[in-house]
Amino acid sequence: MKDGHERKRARGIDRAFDILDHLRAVKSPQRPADIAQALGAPRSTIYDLVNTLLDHGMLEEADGKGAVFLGRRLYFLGLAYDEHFDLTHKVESVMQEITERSSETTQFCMLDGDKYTVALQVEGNRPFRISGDIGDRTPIPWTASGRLLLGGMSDEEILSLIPPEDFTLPGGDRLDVARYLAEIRKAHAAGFFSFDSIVDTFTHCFAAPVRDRAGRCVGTICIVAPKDDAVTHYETYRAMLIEASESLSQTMP
Amino acid sequence: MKDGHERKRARGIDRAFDILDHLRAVKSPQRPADIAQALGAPRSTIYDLVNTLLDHGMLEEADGKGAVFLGRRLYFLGLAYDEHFDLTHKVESVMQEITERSSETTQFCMLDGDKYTVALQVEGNRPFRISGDIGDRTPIPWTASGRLLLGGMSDEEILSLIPPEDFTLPGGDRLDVARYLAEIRKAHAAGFFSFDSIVDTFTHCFAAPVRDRAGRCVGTICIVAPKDDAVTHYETYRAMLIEASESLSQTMP
DNA sequence: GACATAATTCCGGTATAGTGGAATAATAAT
DNA sequence: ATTATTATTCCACTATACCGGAATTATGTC
Repeated sequence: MKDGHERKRARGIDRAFDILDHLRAVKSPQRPADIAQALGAPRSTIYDLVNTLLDHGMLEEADGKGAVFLGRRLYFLGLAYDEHFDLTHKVESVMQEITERSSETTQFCMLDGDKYTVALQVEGNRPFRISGDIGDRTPIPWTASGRLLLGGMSDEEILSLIPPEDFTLPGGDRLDVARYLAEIRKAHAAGFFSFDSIVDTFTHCFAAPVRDRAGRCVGTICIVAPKDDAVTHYETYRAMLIEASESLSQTMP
Repeated sequence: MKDGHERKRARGIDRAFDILDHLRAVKSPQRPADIAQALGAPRSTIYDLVNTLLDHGMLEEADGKGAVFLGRRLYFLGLAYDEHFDLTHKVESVMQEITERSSETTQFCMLDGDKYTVALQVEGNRPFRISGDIGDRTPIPWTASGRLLLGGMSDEEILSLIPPEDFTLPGGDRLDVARYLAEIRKAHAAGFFSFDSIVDTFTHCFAAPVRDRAGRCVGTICIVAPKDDAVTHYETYRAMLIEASESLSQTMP
């Protein structure tokens, strides 16, 4: 990929993680043959790797006959990550409070490789429920958080991180890159960003950064509100998020 | 390991997972050199693997200068596991209820490879707090749950799973294997087990199995109570756990 | 500063992991 | 049953990942 030297074989470890990511993406048990097809990888290789991953508990037999899914060991490793950074504890209580005061859905979002994802969510008690599935990987530019998470990067870094096709919105429209970059700069300076969702037509998204001591944006706290609510309570929500942003950034490692 | 054919090189993927497990065990960022030493693995190999794992987001730079720890991608994979099996949701509400009614610490425990571990915990509001760290890997025979989790296995399977040294208790005493196996059979038949902790001197542990449809024990719900409490409320706690055990086993996949 | 020690990168050889393809087993369709 | 289709295992070849050891760089000590 990176160097000019053309490889003829993939590294097992790369393929192994591809398998895990694929299962995470499709969210359902798959048989080795399906995985091989989906990844465009040699079947014999996938069979071998699946067995290795099963041995390690990174995958588990799912439906008794062939299909596998993510394994318990991944859960425990994830727990260890969570405990170490202690994100959940601190962030979740802040989110609870915001949702209590606003009745809106609150989210904590992070980068996951070159995609955006919702890591934590507290659902508001609105009559209709607003929420993308947590854990889904979404193109960064589609989201309000996508203006904050990359705040620390140069234009070049940003453009080399985001796959070009991710600038095409779900409707097929193309996002203006220069404008996107400008939004990032502005959001970074303001420590806040909000806009009408470009993924749906009825919500407004508020986002504020959570920064580590070095100032890098490790995640965002967001409020996802129906548009009319957002108009009515704009300043309140904005203030709540900025306050949460600052208090959480204090406690980050 | 399994076949007689002696290998001279380890597979990268095996070493990679060893690295992840090691970091989980020590719970703190490590530098590649430390990891290599701790694992008894070639340094150059570990450096290479650590870089690969960093590229994949399975590890993250921790302290700015060299040390790495478990990465975000593991957290997300763990989330996906959790969501799919939906354990947390169902189990946690049951645990909440038990702790509310008993004021004791409730745990949900699982096998993790050849060790026992606490996957979920709701702490009771006793004046002194009872809890081993969640996520720690503990020898199976040291625990009450260790009588239930292996209920579906034959003697041979059990003995080949558990490393011999795990029958040595923390104090140095040796656990009688025949007696341990007998306890497993009895616990399995009763759907319940309890005993005074052998890890500390002041608690009594209650455990009941959570079984999947096939009858295999996927985890245990446990109450960890001070000994005098345990005596006073023995029948109540026992009944609560058995009820929870049965209701949860209904809902398992 | 010089020196000692430890951490990290570099590099070439070889054991072997990843692969294509064939053989076999399982499953579905007829 | 027979056939067609698909899934899985087996096997041998070679590109390369793993590894030992040397070279380099960083870190600490005096």
